[in-house]
Amino acid sequence: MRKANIHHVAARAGVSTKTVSRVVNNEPFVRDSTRERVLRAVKALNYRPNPSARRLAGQRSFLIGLLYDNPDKFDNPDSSYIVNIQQGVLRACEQHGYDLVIHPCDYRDSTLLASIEALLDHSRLDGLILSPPLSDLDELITALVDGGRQRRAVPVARISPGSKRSFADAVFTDDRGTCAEMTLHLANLGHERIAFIQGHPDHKALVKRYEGYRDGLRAAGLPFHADLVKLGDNSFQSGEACARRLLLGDSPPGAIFACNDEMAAGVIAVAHRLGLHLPDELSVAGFDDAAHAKAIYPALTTVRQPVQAMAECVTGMLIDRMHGRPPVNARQEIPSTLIVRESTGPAPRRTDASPVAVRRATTATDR
Amino acid sequence: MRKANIHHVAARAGVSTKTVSRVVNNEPFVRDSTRERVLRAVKALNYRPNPSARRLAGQRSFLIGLLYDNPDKFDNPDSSYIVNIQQGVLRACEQHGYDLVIHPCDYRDSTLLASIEALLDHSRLDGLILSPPLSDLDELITALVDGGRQRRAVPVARISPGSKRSFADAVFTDDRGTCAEMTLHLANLGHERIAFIQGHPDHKALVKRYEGYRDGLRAAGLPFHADLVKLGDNSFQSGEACARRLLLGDSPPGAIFACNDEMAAGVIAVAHRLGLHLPDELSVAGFDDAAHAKAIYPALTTVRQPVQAMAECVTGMLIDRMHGRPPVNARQEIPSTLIVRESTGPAPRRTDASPVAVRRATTATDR
DNA sequence: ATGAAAGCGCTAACAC
DNA sequence: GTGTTAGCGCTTTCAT
Repeated sequence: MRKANIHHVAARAGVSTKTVSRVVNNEPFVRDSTRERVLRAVKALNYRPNPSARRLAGQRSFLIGLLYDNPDKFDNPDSSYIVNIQQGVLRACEQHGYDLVIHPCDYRDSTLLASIEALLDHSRLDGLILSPPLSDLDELITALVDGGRQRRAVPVARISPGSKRSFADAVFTDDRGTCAEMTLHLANLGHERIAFIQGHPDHKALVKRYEGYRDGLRAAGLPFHADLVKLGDNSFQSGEACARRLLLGDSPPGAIFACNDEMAAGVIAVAHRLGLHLPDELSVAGFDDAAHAKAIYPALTTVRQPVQAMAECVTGMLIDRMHGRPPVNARQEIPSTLIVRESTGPAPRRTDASPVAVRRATTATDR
Repeated sequence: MRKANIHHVAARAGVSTKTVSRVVNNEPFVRDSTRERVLRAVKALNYRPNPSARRLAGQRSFLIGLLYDNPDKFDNPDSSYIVNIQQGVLRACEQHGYDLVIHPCDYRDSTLLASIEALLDHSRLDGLILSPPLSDLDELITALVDGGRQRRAVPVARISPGSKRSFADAVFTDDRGTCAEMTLHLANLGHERIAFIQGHPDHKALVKRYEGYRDGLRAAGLPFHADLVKLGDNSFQSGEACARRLLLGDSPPGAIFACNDEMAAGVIAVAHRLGLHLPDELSVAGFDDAAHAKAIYPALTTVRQPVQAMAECVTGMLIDRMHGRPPVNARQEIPSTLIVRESTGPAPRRTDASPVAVRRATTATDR
């Protein structure tokens, strides 16, 4: 007994194959009683339409593409982020009967659009999901949703783009507000000199985080000092470099807020090398709740984004859009939460000499 | 101008569509001159066969499935491993004109085989790649390669299975030998009490690592002490728990070798809490060179497996097998390398009182 | 070594 | 509402 096809179902239900097709694709204009009869036959024969056949015959492929920047680049180390996005997208795909095509690529490659068009061409994707920093490539997105040359337009949905301009549907978290919250958390612990480590400017969401830091300072009534802000590139190494410049400077900060966990880990490593005790002598905060946030010492205070939920949500939006049902809200926001662990604590009581400076004089282990 | 199909190519080359098909699929019995003429037409028209059409018409799907244990489980935290495997498999797929279907699943789920068969049924995969711990599920693999009920057999290839029995092709690294090497590294630093933290027994490769530890002790002429071996479950938390039992015991070790980086990170966190200075008072080693190995302090001495290369290799083997070319060697071994960083160092000179014991008496920060 | 015809399983367009 | 016909782009089988 071979696998059932549409003809077997049609025969068993006593209808034409076209009617089976209508039922399977949820098309209107089928009498309810007929629909039920067909569905019974589908269930009885355990019928599942052949994806290749429907791709070949129809205009739709039931395929969604997930694009992300190559996760094995040195400044792109948080593979748990990608994996969580995959998990969320897969879950939504499964629910809606879609299959997934993953496509790691290089967002800085000049042939990026061409390589995506080749993929579109080859796999005939029905829709595309862009994760950061690809979700910020406005010209790319415009090219895709407009359709170029002999290619038809593709529906696109974005995860965490930095701008809310209306190129395509998007799911967000409030990077800015949450960073203000984190800054306030540090201020409430008594910190007055709170430093910030910025991320790579290509990641527009990270710019939002910097804005949130400034909001937080303002809300806490704390002055902004430009020398307390350093620019990293998201990598651990850049976190280390920024930390050294901050901690070995003239008046080191009592708290450092790095805009991702990787750089925060770099800060912590440097603090250890300088012999600083955390959080007594220095508070450190990150953002992302990356896999290693709990695995470093002291466990990192950070922000957890509901990445899987965001991915599932954006996939649902994309599928709705593909089905001609524009989402009620093209900008879905999902809240993040502050996770306070061990790396942040009360500011040290003021003493004559800064403990950092004292310690620094006696320490030579830093390279 | 629409996309070229096989008829356009046939017309331009002045041959039948069947001949184009022969050329595109590298079938024999085509005169060289004809083949060249067809290839020229293919190139001129930028022809790429429609995957859905060839799946529908032929027996092959040009699709490979990659199975792995759900990466969001608490004791399965190393998503960089999965992502690297994906990258390697994707590269090989691209080279050979295959597409990839990723399938995270639960290796302990009783419906695992059924869910894989559903996938096989739906996507008509030509072959399957199993990553650990799925690569150790011998009954599952036997069921797949034998083919059950109305399903035909599927070629399977395994990444890092614990046993080299001949269920299916496999790619390995020398877990045992490399762990012996690491143990010797510690012994050569002067350590005599070297503890080992075992992993979850479902991961058979981790059992090999334990055997390597014992080999290493033997090679170094060091006695084996059962109380220096603790059983973890691969998670950071279990690493912490084992570390506490080891370090708070009667005669604590001078070095701890955890069989993965996650548990090693747990050991390091506990050491920090106990106020131990690493590596002066305790050496810690891990295995995997996970993403965070460089991001913790002190940077972790560990073992780097060439995960991407292994994934690429195993995919090549699988494709060869699918094409009826059994690999020359069904068990490919790829070497791993010891990465010595900062977490291991010379054993402390013997003193009357163990520094650990001294420090422990004055430390109350451990919870 | 090459080609003609049939058909994979489905949907599109149109008829009824 | 439902069925008929044609065809998506390829591979198969079998002829020559």
